[in-house]
Amino acid sequence: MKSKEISPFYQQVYDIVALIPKGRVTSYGAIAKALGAPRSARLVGYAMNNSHQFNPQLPAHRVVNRKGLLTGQHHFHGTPMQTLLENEGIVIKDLQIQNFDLVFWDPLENL
DNA sequence: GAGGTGACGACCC
DNA sequence: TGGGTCGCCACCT
Repeated sequence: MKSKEISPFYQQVYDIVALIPKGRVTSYGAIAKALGAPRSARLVGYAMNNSHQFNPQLPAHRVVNRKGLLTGQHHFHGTPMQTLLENEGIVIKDLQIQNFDLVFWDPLENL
């Protein structure tokens, strides 16, 4: 565990996630695509898994899968993603974001 | 050093 | 149109 450096890909993921505006969400695939790796959506999710050790404040709760489903909530320790998102004004029903197309935030648009 | 896994996504049937 | 399977690339054991 002496590797404290973050891969460029990871750094890009963290940067984009950190840019997600409040009350908006994005998908792993969208971030991956923004980085030029639309097929590496899993890597984005994996990056989030390690993000807590690099950027513990990272709003990973604003990142959901392409279906708007709050997957990986079990990885969260403490406040569930649903509560955090609802606190930002996002409506969620059974871990499913309502009006997902309305709250969806495209990183490519911000780039 | 090698294999298996994974916060997903797209393609195929 | 819907369900099932494979692929991606990096991290972890």
